[in-house]
Amino acid sequence: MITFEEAEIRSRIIKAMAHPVRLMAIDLLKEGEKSFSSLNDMFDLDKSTVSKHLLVLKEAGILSSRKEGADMIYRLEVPCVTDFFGCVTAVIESNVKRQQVCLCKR
Amino acid sequence: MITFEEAEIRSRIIKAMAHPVRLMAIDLLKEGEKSFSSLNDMFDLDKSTVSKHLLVLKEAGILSSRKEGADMIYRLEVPCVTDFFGCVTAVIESNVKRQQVCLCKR
DNA sequence: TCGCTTGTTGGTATAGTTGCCAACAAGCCA
DNA sequence: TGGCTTGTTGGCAACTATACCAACAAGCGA
Repeated sequence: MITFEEAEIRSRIIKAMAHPVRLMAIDLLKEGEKSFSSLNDMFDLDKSTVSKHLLVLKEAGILSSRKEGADMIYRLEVPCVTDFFGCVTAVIESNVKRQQVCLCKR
Repeated sequence: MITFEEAEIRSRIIKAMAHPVRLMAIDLLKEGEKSFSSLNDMFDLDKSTVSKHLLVLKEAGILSSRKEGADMIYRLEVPCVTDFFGCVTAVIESNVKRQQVCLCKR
């Protein structure tokens, strides 16, 4: 059984992933490094918003970044986070099976 | 590459796990079913607060519950979510290795 | 049936998140 | 150096999440 302190640390890392834009950024970076501008182009959002999302992932230790000329290059530091998604898919499938598609509405 | 809609559905499930109390509840339930009151006893929180956290997990499809006499029994529906934690631990260890312990403060 | 136990729901105050705009900082190149 | 490109930071408004208390609903047993 885990302590509340451990649970708190874990929850911060999970929370960092708990946003569609950040999940997509992780998904895009799983193939390899990408520049900020190429990531930014994938979203119909202000660049400051994208920058802040990437910062959240960086502070969680999931991404790293480095300057290269005028560009900022982002990199997935812990690729196993994409294994997460297999299980999330299992949850979604389990929901569909039980007709409990509550997460699809809203 | 995943769509924004897919990322949104995934993020709702991940968000459901992104709270220390809910992580602890999942951890407690991975050994088997538990009653509401035994879960509630683990937290120094109002029972209504605990009830609402369990509801969040239920709505995500991660837990289920059933009435048994006067008790409410909670059950982990998708045990693979605990595999999540292995990767989260990997992120934490990677952070420590890189002295990037930013998540431990705050 | 009446009261007791058990858990959920409603209401509300506070705290945290998200997104935009504007302003700034750091490189690059003419 | 001056201007251009690129990304980050600060400030603000709208929205969401969390926790408490109070009230309610559903079973159980005397």
